[in-house]
Amino acid sequence: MTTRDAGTEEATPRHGKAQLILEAAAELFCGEGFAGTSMDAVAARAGVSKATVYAHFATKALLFGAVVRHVASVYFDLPPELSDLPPREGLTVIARRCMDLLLNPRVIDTYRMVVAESRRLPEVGETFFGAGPAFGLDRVGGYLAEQTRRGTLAVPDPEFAAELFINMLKVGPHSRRLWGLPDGERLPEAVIDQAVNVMLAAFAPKA
Amino acid sequence: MTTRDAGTEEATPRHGKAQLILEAAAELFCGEGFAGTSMDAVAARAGVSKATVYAHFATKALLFGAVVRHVASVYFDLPPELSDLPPREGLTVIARRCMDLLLNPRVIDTYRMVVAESRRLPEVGETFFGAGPAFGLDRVGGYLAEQTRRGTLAVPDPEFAAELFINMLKVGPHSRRLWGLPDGERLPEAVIDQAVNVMLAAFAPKA
DNA sequence: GTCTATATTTCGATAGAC
DNA sequence: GTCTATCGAAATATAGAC
Repeated sequence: MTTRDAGTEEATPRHGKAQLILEAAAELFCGEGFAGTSMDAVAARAGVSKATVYAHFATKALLFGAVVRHVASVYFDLPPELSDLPPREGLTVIARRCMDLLLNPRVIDTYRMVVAESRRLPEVGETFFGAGPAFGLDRVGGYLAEQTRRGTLAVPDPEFAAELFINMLKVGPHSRRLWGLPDGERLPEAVIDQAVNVMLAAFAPKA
Repeated sequence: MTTRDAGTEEATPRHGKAQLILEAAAELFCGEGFAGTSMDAVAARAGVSKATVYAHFATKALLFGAVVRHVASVYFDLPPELSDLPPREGLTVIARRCMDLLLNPRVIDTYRMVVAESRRLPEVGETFFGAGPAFGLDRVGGYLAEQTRRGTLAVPDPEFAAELFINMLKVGPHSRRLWGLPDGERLPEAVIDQAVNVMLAAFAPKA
């Protein structure tokens, strides 16, 4: 490995062969990591020649940077407006949506890759986190803050509590898949119930 | 990449050059991952020739397997006996010990590597998890079960609650370092307090 | 822009002297 | 066991025709 620059220029809309290359690279980088992915493999999967890959992305590192921005923008769409749902229902809706993400094999692969490459390219973690998880965390924190305002919850630090809530959802099924272990007997819905119950017990408004 | 066998034979005590090679490989594999680490680099860091590396470890995959078993055995030593500590104190002691681990740069590097390589080598996750985290989780679960027996806590599923507790500790500083983000303003000790408080609120014995 | 063909480097692994 | 030297494959990147 020599120069490692993930490229910081903004994401440009791609088309044609460039789009094919980007998607092929996303699958390979997310699955095999940076060092584990060759430009030959990218070209083969995209169905183009290697020279064409280099015509669109000058170096492997620049292609990698484009992939990170691309995948970060794909998965984390917005949850619907749910300020009017009471705590148990609202948290459960949020948790189900997050659990879907956490158990999505493609998301897990991406998570693996980003965590691994963040060491050498901190901007990878920054880019992905800012474009994905941070956005979701903000929404969850907003819900907790709104419920606190309404008196249906008492959350002193909504931002922190949001992260706490999401981390509780990683117990069990998500962690097992992340570590490559076989699925345990604990079901995702049971994890959701537990996490919601803990949140309600910890942040119930004082009677 | 062709054959990938991490080697499953038991860990043998190493000595002399073999030990040097193993430690050099651990630093490189944990930092750069499997594909990102070359046997030339291992040899150079260990201060031996590449042929000597191969004299002790027949293939790169076998060396990698030995590294995983090695690092897993190093970090997770036992917490002291603490059944007699009341919940708040006991959980705080546990949390401090875990936080030390979670913020250890070497542990973070190892965590990154294991998560990344678990996709292609599930036994990597299994080996490391079984030799490290699983052991610690068992101890935490045992403490929660004991407190439940004594009536100072009411934890219906200690094993699950233990995982939940540890996951809460990953909020903030640990996550930020894992993603390569700069340290935030939240201090580890504040995270510990929050997590302990949530546990006490969620699993307080019914009065 | 896209291709085929290739230059150049680096990788995992080995041969053979000591 | 340890070294120097090297092989063959695969990697990144480029040259040049179309």
